[in-house]
Amino acid sequence: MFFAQGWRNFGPPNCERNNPPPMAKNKFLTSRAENYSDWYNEIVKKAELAENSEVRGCMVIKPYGYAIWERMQRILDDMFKATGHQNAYFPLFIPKSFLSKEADHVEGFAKECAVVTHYRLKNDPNGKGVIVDPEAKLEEELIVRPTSETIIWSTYRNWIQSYRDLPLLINQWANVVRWELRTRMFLRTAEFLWQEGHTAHATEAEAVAEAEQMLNIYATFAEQTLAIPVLRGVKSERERFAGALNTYAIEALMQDGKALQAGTSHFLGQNFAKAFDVKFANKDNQEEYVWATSWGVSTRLMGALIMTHSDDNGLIVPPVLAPIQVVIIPIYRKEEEKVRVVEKCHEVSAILQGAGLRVKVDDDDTKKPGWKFSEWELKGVPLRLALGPRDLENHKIEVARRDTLTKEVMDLGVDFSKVIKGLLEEIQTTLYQKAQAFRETHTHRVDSWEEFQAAIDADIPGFILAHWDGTSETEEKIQEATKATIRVIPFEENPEPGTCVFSGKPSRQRVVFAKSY
RNA sequence: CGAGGCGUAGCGCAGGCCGGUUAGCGCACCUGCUUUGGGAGCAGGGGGCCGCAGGUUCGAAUCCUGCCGCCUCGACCA
Repeated sequence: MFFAQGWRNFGPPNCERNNPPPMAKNKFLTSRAENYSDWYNEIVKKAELAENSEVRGCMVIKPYGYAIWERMQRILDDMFKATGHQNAYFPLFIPKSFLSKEADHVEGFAKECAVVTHYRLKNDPNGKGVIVDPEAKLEEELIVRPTSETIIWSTYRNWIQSYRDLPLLINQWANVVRWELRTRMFLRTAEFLWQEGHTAHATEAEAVAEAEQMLNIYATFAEQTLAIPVLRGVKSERERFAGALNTYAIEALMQDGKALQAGTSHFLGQNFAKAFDVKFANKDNQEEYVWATSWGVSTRLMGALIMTHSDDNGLIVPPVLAPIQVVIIPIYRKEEEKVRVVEKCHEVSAILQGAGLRVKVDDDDTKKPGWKFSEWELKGVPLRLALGPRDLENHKIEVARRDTLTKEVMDLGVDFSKVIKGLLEEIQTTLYQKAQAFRETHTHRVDSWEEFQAAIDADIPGFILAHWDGTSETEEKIQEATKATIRVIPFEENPEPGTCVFSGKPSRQRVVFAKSY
């Protein structure tokens, strides 16, 4: 793996001190080349996104990490509202019997459910501490929701009588629990935060359109907000959501060449309507089962964010998403300098905020500028401004780009907020293009089993476009042989037929294989 | 759930084989002075049930037994 290091100067010289010293690679992180998963874990911790908690498999999301998640929530929520969805909240607990009403659904989740069996503790008669009171056993055990289809559809039964009640377009922001044996920060934790949309429709076509619409919203969000290029498509039967007729997904490629499912949208058919007896009277007063969708993205997107853009100096947050887009660092020696410099920093900040930017002046007196540079670099703030006594005199400010690690000196006399805004837009575009270029160079069309194996065994395996005979058996054999799975069957307007790389049987179109998270 | 590794200050570790004053080091923290344009320097200072429980011993961080927890790699997984 090759990764550029160190600050360079950018732009033409426009000031007498236009050659700030370049910086050596910071020494705070393991490099990606050295150990990719150490690098990932260290970013999570050192950028103060999250840390391991006292509870096995669960993490504490720290304020900076949560601020990023809140930005994701805000932007997605606006997109949901703009397409007619409303938020609601359903219980954390699901009666055990609900889960088993849809056969595929329960089979998919049974192995990772946390179960509440008692409702009371009491003092341990044999010593100190408390024990579960055996007298307080629940008549029916409660499952901590791994997803909410069952509780929601049992509720929808009461909400839907007529075609006039449809469509029902509900979303909830919630936590869910899936008892994972092996966890990784943000990518797979026992408890995680997400949103789950659950919609009910009068017709199949409408439900399918909803599932597709939401997939497109996720794709737009990933590409425009997170600057993560994604592939859209349908999941194979093996990868399909438990209880769905069809699962759509967006898949992103991480820097280590593994795929990450970044969002899913499911067409549930009438499976849950039948399981929970949700019917409506159509215009002809005939009873019909309701058609359903569900769709979700989770805090896993934080993992996608980290592994798409970040470098060996730390996190890189795209400007549209960044809770802090611009950090301003005052530089001074004496108290008298400090007053003037800090005042000017706040002045600059106010102008930028007036232009609609999210700005922080880091005037913490207990830390030195160099420390702050590294800190905000680790945290991935897109632009850093530094202002010292010399800049004050010259009416200049130093501007450093996190994505390219370049810096230059900008004149404060002009409409600099416009310049800053332009730079942020450029950073957003650059990040997307860089990720897209990476994906392109790590996407391989293969036509033989030998090529397939060679591609999947590469240091950075990437996406592999190959023909597949459409059977789960073949998919399973390919996975056994290579660890690669079908990430997505792309939407193709003109599918190109061929022969399966594994079985040699006829194939309708190429599908995307990859090793995945 | 399998295999390996690790639990000693907030974090990262040394010490352990070969038991013996007051358990050490780096970072972080506190105080003071000097510093401040890429994680500052010096001086002083605080902080430990050495994972838990039992055993051996005059004496255990160190040896023995059991337990618990964490990490890595597999298995599993929407």
